[in-house]
Amino acid sequence: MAELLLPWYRRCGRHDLPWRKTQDDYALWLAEILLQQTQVRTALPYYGRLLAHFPRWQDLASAPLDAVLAQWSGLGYYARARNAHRAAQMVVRDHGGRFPKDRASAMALPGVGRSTAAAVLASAYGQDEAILDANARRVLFRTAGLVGEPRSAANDRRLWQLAAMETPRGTAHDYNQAIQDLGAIHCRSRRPDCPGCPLRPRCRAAARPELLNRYEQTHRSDRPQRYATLLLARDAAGRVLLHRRPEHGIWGGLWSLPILDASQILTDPDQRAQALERYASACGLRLKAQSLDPVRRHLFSHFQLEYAVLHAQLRAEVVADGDSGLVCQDIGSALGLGLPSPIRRLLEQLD
DNA sequence: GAGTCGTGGTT
DNA sequence: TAACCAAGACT
Repeated sequence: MAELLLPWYRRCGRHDLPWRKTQDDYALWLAEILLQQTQVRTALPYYGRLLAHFPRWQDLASAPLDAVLAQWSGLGYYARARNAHRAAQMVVRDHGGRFPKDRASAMALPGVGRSTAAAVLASAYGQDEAILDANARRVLFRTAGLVGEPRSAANDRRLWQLAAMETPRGTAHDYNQAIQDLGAIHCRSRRPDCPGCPLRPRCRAAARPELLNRYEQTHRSDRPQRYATLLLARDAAGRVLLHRRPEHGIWGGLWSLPILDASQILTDPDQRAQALERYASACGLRLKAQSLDPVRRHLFSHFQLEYAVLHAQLRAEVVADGDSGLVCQDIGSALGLGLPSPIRRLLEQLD
């Protein structure tokens, strides 16, 4: 496969991607983290922004987590940001400020699994390490003519064996990039472009089109529906009340609107007033209910949220204190925090 | 093995 | 509109 892939890669590969122009272990690691479950187009602006704010291991390691989350805001899978922050601290403290050079030490870093470790070891240090990301998985699954679920334990073992077998000595880095580009350009998940594919001569699925359609991800069970009522409280100066999410769980560590009710949309005005009263007294605030926005919808990877925003007038001064996880900030400052995407959009509309 | 964890683009 | 899913890791 390498003999077919590498000439094609030199001719048709995506050589303009910024992480292909560096040999810096930090930049290459950062790119791999950003690209986990994330399309190249989406990750690109975040890569530039994060490198500008945190150019080296030391800069990321010594930054406050809040500053890292602020730059990660909108990209999703925020555990990656927390793990990356911790990993940078481990690299500085335990590995002399260099990405570790052996697979076991690399995989001991939070957020670095086998494929990410392999990708960095190959690209930064030229090691003969095979990757198995979604692209390599799909390409190998098809060329080998496998059937069944690509993520089953049996296929997983087989695919890692194939990946190791096909990865050439000495040029693993180029080969890894090549198979990813092939997956993005020709061997796409849907509507694969076989006619122009350099692997067509040795691809079992291309020879037997009924196999092409065998590539199906594990069936995702239906997203359960959840409901919530969020609180948008503003004081006389227009500052907005924000609440820091707990470290674990959805939107972990990000700043969001306080949740007035985590299980339902409070359509009844009396219920709203009651819930607001309870919340105000629990937090030591004075709040007066105003209007309820129309219902909005947000899709997560594993559930669907329908929520409404209750506007309220905030009377008392809120002092920023870390313990309560509450702050009151003007819109401009709030937009500089680590916010989930729908909350960011909401605040931008107020501005 | 299955569930958790986001978001935006494509079809 | 709704479904699909992308340079996965962790619990």
